[in-house]
Amino acid sequence: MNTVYATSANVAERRLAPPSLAISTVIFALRPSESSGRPTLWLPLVRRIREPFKDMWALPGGPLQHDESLQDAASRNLRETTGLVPQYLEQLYAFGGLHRSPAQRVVSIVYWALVQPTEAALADESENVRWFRADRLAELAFDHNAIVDYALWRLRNKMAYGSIAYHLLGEFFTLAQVREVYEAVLDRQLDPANFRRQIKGTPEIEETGEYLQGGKHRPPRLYRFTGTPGLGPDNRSTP
Amino acid sequence: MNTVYATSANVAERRLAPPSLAISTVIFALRPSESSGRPTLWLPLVRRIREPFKDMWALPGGPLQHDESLQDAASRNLRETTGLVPQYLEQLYAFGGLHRSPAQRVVSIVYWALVQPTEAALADESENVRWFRADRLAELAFDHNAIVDYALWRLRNKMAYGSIAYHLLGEFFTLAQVREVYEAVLDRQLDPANFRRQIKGTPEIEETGEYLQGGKHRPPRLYRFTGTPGLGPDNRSTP
DNA sequence: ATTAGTTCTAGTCATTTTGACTTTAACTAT
DNA sequence: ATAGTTAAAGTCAAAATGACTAGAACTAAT
Repeated sequence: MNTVYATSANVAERRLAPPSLAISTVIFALRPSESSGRPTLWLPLVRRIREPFKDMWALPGGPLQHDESLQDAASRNLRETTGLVPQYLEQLYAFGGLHRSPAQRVVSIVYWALVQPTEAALADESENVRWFRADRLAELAFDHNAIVDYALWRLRNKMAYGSIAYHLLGEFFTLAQVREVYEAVLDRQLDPANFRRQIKGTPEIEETGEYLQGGKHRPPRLYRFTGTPGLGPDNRSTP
Repeated sequence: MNTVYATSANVAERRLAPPSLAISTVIFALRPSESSGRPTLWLPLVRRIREPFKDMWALPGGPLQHDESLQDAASRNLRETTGLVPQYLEQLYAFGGLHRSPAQRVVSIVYWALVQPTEAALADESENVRWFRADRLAELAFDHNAIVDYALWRLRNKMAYGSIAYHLLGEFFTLAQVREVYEAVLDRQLDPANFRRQIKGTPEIEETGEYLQGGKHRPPRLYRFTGTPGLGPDNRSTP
């Protein structure tokens, strides 16, 4: 057969060409809000330097290379745009609508990642890479607003069940910090005493002997998360 | 630029060629077990008629066509192989490991579907399309055993939370039938009285005035499901 | 040094949910 | 009629949850 396609296809050729495949990543990290100081969700975006959607902000992403798995590709473009290594990385969804990109049909396999705030503070930022509050995004390129919305929905869902909040925190944390993560993501207040009781009930949370000093009140005990990142078909533990 | 690729690529060309994209579907339906008569999960497979994995059984699937969305493609190859229209269809996962297919790099976006038993009984079956018990599969082509395992895991998970069991039943059903679905999928016995209490608590289940006659015991009331298929970024209701 | 202010931590109590079980109802087959 | 079967409703204790109280342990202000 030896069918031949061209990347700069005209309309007639486009009907034959297979859709191109891209990997994108929604990267979440916590940063203190400028106003309240409480932690809020932020994510890095890159400015597009070519058409389509030139000069608009978009999710970091790019083509899949021949020698890397889907997850490796997501991990790579996360590292390339922000310099970060993800604490948590999971496939979100494959978006393949017909008119996501004006010229060419593109199927995007999107991952979502959680990074720790200490790392996120060190993240590269430049003219073309900037962090934004997840709940106050302007209009993004392609269907990326919808993708972020869905990633947020998944994050909230997973937070309610799974043990995922810890991947947004450092190695040691207080129970109040965990509660702040839940409050930031779920966007509602939680009773401190009841929350503590629930968290202490999960076996993956381990007391350390340490206390966090320096507050203007009774020093809280520090805890550690001993669980595994979790599920998914590529890296799956015991269900 | 005008880069040129060939589908029958040699090794040198393969490094440049983009991975090919395929859509596959895991289709679940309930059928009475031959031995116990209780409902069990079955799924249709197709026999491969060419290399690689010639003569082995595989999930129905094929390439993505230029004018159809991912979900449409899944729906189409479901219809083409079984003649069925899915009651429930959702994206499962994008599988993109480097060595899923021996010759060529293939990324498969896999959907999973639930069909009603009345439809499933009418499904086309032939020399090259046959239904198998989901829990007793032989070795399949590619990584399709792992894909089915993951689909089963997702099905069990969704069953525990969401209201999904009804898509494996007809329009009208008794509460005992719903329980049998849960028991088949979760593979454990459930207390009839407690199960009834829980199901009746969900507002999406509506009593009809009808009763199922013909049993050799008190006739059970028939119910109807009034909920929506649910979530996912492509068709999402209110979270 | 004492006191006020803050958060951490443990605990109480009523309500809701869950699991195990009992009882009565309504049908069929003998 | 009676036994056998499943449907359907109800009981009861245990467990989980939500609202709340109170003491402990620190800092900062007086």
